[in-house]
Amino acid sequence: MDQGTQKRRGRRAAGEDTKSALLAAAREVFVERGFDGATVRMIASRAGVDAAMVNHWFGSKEGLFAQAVLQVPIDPNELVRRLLDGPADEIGYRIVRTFLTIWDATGGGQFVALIRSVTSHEGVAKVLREVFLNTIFKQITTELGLDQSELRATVCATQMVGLGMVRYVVHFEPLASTPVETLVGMIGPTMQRYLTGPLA
Amino acid sequence: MDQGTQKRRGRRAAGEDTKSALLAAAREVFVERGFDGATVRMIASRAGVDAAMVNHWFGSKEGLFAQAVLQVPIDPNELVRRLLDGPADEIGYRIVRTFLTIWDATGGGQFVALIRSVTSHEGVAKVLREVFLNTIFKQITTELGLDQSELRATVCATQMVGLGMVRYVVHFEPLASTPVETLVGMIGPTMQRYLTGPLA
DNA sequence: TCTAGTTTTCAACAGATGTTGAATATGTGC
DNA sequence: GCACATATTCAACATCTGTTGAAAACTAGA
Repeated sequence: MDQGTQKRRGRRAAGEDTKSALLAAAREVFVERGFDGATVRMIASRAGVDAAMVNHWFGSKEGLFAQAVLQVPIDPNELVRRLLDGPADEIGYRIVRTFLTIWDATGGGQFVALIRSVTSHEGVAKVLREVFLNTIFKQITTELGLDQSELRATVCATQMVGLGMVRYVVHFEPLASTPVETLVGMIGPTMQRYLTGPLA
Repeated sequence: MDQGTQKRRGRRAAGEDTKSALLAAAREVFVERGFDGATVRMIASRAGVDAAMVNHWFGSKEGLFAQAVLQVPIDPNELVRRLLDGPADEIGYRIVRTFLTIWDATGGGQFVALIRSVTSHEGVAKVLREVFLNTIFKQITTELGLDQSELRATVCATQMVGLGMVRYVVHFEPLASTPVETLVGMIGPTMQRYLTGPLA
């Protein structure tokens, strides 16, 4: 038999960072299957290591999920600053463009993982609420000095969450393949009205 | 010991329809936990019967899910007819009002169950696409004789799916508690523009 | 080279899961 | 009443889950 394919025990050469390999594999599998659907053995297998490595490096499946998916990859304040930078009557367009650009870069990765884990995982709904709503939209609505800022923020959330769902999770065509700028032209006015327009 | 609480074997009195009890319990549990999160034992326990009844009456967990959640409770054609009945320049408002009214009646039940099962269950994304998109929105857009009917249909889907997500799944306040007619006034114009307005 | 420390695999665990076959108790038709 | 059909529970199954303790293999320093 081919001994080369056998897994060898013991410490490896310093280069093969298995911790990073696990994080990368975990992001993939959590995106595909959600927290419950993903198994420690799947993740370890894809990373090419034993399942026990998850507990060794991250303590538990939970710890791996927290480090792989639950942390926000970009600074929310920096994001809000970027969104507010420009004419106020075009902020709706900038929001759609910015989110789609960020999400498209990873195929919707983190967003999909969160959605797919809403059931299983405790912190997911909280993270969605905190980051997506409180940290971003509520900050924008208050910064712009709008009335009914909470309601405006949540209505904005409906449109953006739905956009992410349809484009990345359920893949409704042709929207899933529509260019970003086309969607900006269609959905931008909606966001603009939700933010600065009359609500009735 | 109290013999009354003991479970008795054998055929029961004709009145206690355990099949219906299982269906009702299944809807509850599938809504709360999704397909994977729900266990046969949970459902059976809530229905007050043994877990083996699921396989006896529905063949498998899969079969129970299909009959409890995956089937559409209302006739899509009837729904489309109802939505098209009225002035064309108010159909966006009617769509929002109709969906919210139907969903609110069950606390978003079926919608939540589908969303919570998107990961686990094969047919869920297909059902969402078929019913929600092809059967309803595409039918409306073509019936109204609009250009780019597919794209309009999917954009409408983003808004309605997102509305359902925020109101019933992640419960963002204050939107989750906002009266239907307020939301109709806010989101109705969006749907109207997605359907009959200019897209650029 | 010897020793200490760390990384990794291995083997096993305890619990939960969907499913199945048999035993049992109840109805129903004669 | 008696025989048959069936609804129901029970017990067990094989499998999969996350986790753990220990053994093994490797690296690094003295």
